[in-house]
Amino acid sequence: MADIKSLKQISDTIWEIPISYKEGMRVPARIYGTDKLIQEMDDAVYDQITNVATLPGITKYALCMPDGHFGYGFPIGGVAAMDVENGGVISPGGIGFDINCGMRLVVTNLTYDEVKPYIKKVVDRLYERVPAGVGSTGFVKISRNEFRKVVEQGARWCVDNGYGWEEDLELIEENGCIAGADSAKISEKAIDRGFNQIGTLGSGNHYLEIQIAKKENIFEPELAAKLGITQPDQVVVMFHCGSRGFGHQVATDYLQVFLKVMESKYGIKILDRELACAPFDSPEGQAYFSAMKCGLNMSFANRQVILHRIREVFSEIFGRSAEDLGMHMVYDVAHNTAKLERHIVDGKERSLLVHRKGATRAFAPEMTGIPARYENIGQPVIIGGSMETGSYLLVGVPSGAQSFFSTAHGSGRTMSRTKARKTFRGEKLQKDMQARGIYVRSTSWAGLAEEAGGAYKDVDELIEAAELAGISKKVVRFTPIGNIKG
DNA sequence: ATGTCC
Repeated sequence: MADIKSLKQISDTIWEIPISYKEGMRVPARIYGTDKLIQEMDDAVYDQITNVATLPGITKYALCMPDGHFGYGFPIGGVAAMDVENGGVISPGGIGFDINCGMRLVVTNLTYDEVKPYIKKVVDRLYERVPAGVGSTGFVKISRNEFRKVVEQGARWCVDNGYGWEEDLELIEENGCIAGADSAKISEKAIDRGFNQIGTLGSGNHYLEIQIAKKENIFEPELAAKLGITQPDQVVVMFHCGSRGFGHQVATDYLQVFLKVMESKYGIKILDRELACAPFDSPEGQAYFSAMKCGLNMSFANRQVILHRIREVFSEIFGRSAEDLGMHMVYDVAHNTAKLERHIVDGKERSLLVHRKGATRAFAPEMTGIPARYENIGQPVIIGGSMETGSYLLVGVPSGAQSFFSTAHGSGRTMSRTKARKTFRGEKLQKDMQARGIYVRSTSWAGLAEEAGGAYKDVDELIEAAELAGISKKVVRFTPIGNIKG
């Protein structure tokens, strides 16, 4: 249990750790959450977020979102903006091993009544068509050389090769193709691990879920309609996955590079080896930034091919084309990434490399980088809850400037995977969930137990906390009816 | 998260 008394309370949902807490802190740390959420957080979050506050170039605050929990180096939920014109660093631990782990949301024009009789069929068919589990490989058979094009072109490659619609690209940041991704900056080993993994879900907390928007959970009907949620009990599909073994290898490769040069070449001393970093404006920092972009693109491509499969399955089962079923994308958003952005800090515009690790960008209305059709409503934010509870669609707000326009990314664990495996039984969980109207399939009973709702924070409370703090606004809450767990 | 330790 965290000692809440050591924190300075800024508001009902914002808590600060001053620079006097630990030697070397350059800025205070701020943690978001209600007092209940703060008390649930493990002490490791305090330690990790204050370590982050010592990194060169960190600007204003080291931030932790309300779903924060222990992670590699940075806490999951960590946000750190580095001033790249003043020695700011780039750190793989601030991005995550799963580069561009993220969420995608697609709507249908079907309602719960229409889908309910087929839910088992839909989930079983999706389970066959979207490979899940550790080491799974996909149906897209391409050479290693062609895969280099995928990591440089992202979702654009997919649409050009028949996986998806041109309009999908408008609903991904930078149109699903991050510029500056150079495959010369990645290892052969990374290519080997990734070239046969396009269109696969992965494992752990990765999943694909069929959900409904109950009438009472459409909080902002006008905003919801603009995002494609137009009727009560509308069925949507949400999924969560990343760059698989490819991104993992990129992160592993560059952590080693950074550990070699960090202190000897750049004189950077850190409190935790897991915070290995290099100046953004160094050959090593720039090489990793480019390699990381390959990871971003791999993940956009992965989710693009999965979307294609989802459309195929719905089309087969409901006997109409995906167009007729209205299967438009709402948005695709990364929650493990670092981006160069312009932010106003103390009245002055600065160029910052914003690390978001288990945190979602949440740009306010009118900001550059939002799809044109959402310009007036703000950037959509997709929050995946646990498979037993619910998920959210939010939008960014102007007061999000305080967190470099960042908010939460998911429920956030309260229980370790080990403890969850001991506490819950996968088989029983599946039966209990089915009795409550959620049909779930998984590649592993132990893996299913790890993802039990009881192992996660209360998603409703943390979304409320994010709204009270002024970092995002809730639009719709979705309820699960079917889930494929990786 | 991850060919869950080359």
